[in-house]
Amino acid sequence: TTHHALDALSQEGLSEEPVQQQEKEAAGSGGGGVWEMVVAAGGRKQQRRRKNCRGRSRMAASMDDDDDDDDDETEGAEDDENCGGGGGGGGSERQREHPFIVTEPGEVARGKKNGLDYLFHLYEQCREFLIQVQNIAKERGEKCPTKVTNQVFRYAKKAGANYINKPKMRHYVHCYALHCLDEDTSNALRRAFKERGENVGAWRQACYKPLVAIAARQGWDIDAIFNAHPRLSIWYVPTKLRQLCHAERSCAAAAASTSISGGGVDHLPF
Amino acid sequence: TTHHALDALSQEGLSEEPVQQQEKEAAGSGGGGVWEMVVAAGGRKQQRRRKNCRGRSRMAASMDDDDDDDDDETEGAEDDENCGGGGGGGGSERQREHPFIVTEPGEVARGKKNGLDYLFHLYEQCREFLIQVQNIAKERGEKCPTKVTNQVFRYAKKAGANYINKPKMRHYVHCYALHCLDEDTSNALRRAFKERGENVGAWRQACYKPLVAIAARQGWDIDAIFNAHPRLSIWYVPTKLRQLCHAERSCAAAAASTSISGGGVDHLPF
DNA sequence: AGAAGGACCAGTGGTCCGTA
DNA sequence: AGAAGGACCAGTGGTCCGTA
Repeated sequence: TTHHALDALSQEGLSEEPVQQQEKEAAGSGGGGVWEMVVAAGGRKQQRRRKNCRGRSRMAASMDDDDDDDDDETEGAEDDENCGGGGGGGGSERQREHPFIVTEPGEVARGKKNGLDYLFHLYEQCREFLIQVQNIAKERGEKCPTKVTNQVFRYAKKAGANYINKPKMRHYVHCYALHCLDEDTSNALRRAFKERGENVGAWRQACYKPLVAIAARQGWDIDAIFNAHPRLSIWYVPTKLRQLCHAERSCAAAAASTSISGGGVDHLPF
Repeated sequence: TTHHALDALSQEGLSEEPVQQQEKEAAGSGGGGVWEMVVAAGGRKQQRRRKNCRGRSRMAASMDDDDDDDDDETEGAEDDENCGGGGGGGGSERQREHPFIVTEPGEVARGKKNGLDYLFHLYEQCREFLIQVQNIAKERGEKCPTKVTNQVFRYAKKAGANYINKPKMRHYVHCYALHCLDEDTSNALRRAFKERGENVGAWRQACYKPLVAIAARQGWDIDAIFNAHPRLSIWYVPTKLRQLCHAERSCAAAAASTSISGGGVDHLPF
């Protein structure tokens, strides 16, 4: 299970679609997120990682050097739209990941978009990077992180997963949390928001409410809820989710004590 | 159990000895370190906290304001040797805690010294401050520290425990760890070093070896050992202790694999 | 407009080294 | 000399806001 360092790196692509991900579908990819299966089940459209305009594409990998694990495969792959397209001079075209759109479970985003299965897949990848960082730390007798820290993001970047970054991952943590804690609700929400044609921001906002409801059922301890889930425990509880839980708890407590309200968990003031 | 915020603060002193500590011996002081009992059992010599030359003596307390818990007792107490002794101008005489000396269990240091029971007592106090910080954080729905962090040290200072500071506490953590994990060995070491007339630094150094031996017996996982102990789990594993465990493990593993050495755990290269 | 992410910032863990 | 602790520093968690 040390094959992930280069998960993010690539074989040659062939689809004309700039679908973002891939996961060395060969060579039994341990963790196996929903995403790969979906994609594997769907068309053979994958390949090609980031469009490494800056010549640095894949390289180094492995956090603080050494520990190269396995692979040393495919090189090359400088082709991609966006790359070398513009003027001369260095070719740093400022590549960004395609924006997310609300997709239903199993749906692969079309056009220059990424779907939500892919989003969740990124969380699984981060987990794999964390595990590697932990293994290296243990080997060296160093402090061993229990969460996805800056160190892990740095490691991911070094390993070539340039499409992983801290602001993005933190931004959608609670969406991933809902996916982990109540996949049915998460899926239903995705379908509903897709149908309504809502944008990602709206969907993201909507993920808070069912999470707060889950917290309500479990004594409001959102930290405990995160920590009790093996894939979620490695993520910091987002500030806003914590605040919402706290606010709603106070509200529910007040309602209960005055017995003015009947519902309890149903009137988020947001 | 919210009576600790002012543990460190004082009643009027009366001993001519500048013994440093005290612990509102009345009003059942929860945790109850070895130290208080010892002192309570011994002479009624205590009182007087820090010689607050800077007028700030006791005040504020309670981390980010509010939450004043109990007490509001005794004020005053500016008397103390060292204070106002020197020239005019502000009276900031630069007070430091008296240095530690190696004492046996139950022994109170004489002269301008502090004993080791007092040292360990400081760790118990930090734990109490942490618990208060945690309670406040939970109440407010904020992130809740699991370790003695900067925030806790800041809180302790605000609560009047100026004699607690991070460098000191970090410096002796492993000594406290030995005290927690194997009090008999810890006590024996103290007696031996006192008898030999060793200074605190020598004793401190000597605390590493038995800890490494404990780690050896328990699979070398010093983090797990700390975390398994309720009073120790709130302290970060000191870097040097971690390194020693790692080095000795490697060494033991090498010895075992070549079967050249007989001992195994007994040849720390330090 | 909606969204991705470089880059900043306050406060952290860690401990050195000027101080007494 | 041995020791206490102010204060510094590299790297953290957190997220804003200039960018595309």
